[in-house]
Amino acid sequence: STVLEMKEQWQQFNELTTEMIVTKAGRRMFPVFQIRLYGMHQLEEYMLQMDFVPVDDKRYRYAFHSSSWVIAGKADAHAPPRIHMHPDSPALGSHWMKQVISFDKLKLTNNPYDDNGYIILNSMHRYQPRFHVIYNPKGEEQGNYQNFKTFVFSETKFMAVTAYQNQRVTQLKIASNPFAKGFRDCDPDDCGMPDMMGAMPGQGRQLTPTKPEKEPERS
Amino acid sequence: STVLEMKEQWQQFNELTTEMIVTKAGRRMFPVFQIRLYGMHQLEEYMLQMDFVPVDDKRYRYAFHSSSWVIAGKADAHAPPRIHMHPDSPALGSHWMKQVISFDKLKLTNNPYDDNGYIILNSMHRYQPRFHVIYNPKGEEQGNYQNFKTFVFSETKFMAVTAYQNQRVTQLKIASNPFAKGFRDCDPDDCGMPDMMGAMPGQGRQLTPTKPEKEPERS
DNA sequence: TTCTTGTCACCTAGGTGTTAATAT
DNA sequence: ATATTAACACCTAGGTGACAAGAA
Repeated sequence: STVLEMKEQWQQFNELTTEMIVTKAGRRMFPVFQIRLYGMHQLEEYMLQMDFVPVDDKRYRYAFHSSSWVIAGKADAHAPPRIHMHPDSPALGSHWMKQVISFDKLKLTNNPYDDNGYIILNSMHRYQPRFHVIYNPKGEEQGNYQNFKTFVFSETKFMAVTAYQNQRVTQLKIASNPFAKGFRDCDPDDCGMPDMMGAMPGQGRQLTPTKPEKEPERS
Repeated sequence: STVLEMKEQWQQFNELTTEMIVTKAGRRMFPVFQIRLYGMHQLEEYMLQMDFVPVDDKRYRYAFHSSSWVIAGKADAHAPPRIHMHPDSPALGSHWMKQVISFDKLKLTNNPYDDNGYIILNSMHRYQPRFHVIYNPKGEEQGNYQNFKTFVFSETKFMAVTAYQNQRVTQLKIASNPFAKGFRDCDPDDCGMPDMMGAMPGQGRQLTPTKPEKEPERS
């Protein structure tokens, strides 16, 4: 009764070992965790939550020479786990089922003293997002009993990092995240070709592998 | 148990006869209708709504020579009235009371065939916004009975227009709406001088409309 | 004349990876 | 060496009134 949206994209990242940036100020996930729900009771209320659990008890580092993640030791201590409540909660089954549910307000941080309610993760540790549906039957008043369902999508696990390690991950982020469009090399597929610029005689557009030099200028 | 936010700003506009732009695509109000609520039951659910009623049965036009609004005849037919539900609805009293409630998603349109759920108004007609609190007592199932309270703030009434008529209204909008900063004459008072900030004595100028509320924190 | 529409430059607000500097 | 931070250019997304053109 739950389907992960953008599953192919998650798989594409997961094949490379997905990396998610964590910052002091809080960073959104990309891809965003989005799901579709089915089979809820239209008129009953539900709360939707996410949390993140360590995949293992290890700390990692990225070996650039072999382009792979290697174990760097035992995991550091984890901050007390936090829960991200979907901001629409609580809402009726009819609400949750009428469109894709997006956790795009969720932010990841590496600041153990964060007071924004963001999810606190250790950099260089690997995490598995989990999704929880809490069903509050009508008639039962608060706290008597709750029906809890948890869904885990293995392809959404990721390495928390403060800066991208695997360049192929970086390139896939740039290619697929609209907010990173400024870093694209203008491949015909991804780049917003306005039109063919039909009547331009001399120089069409340069789709060239000329190095994307950023201004080395600094005055 | 309800206080209108930015009351002085509303009064300032109302003295000039407030004008609100209506467009086919939908236009937000400025000032935004914002209120603070008190005395709700923390654990009970409420829905918050707004609607707009004609102030009178007249159609107006603006007399530029006298800089005043004059009656231009009987009101045109009104589209079936619509209701704007605050997107947080339904929510607990504790939710509504913990911060200012802003109706900044509400949009006004003059398109009688609008299918976005926006509020449909006639240009050159005058309207009074109304605010409704609907209280659904627990234990009563849906539709049995509802407790309804309506609040009207006279200083929020306005003339719907497709283009501003009174230039003083235009200037007040430009001076106080951050999105119109591009049209400011850059008087030292109004313009966002990055430097001078420290040396400004008490002046109610800086009307910051949508204050980003910080949540009180748990852990 | 009077009113409405669509486009536009100019903003606010905030999400990207890059880079250089700084920790550890 | 390796990991983190803060500033930054470059985006997305969308809210302003001005203006010229169009409609009634």
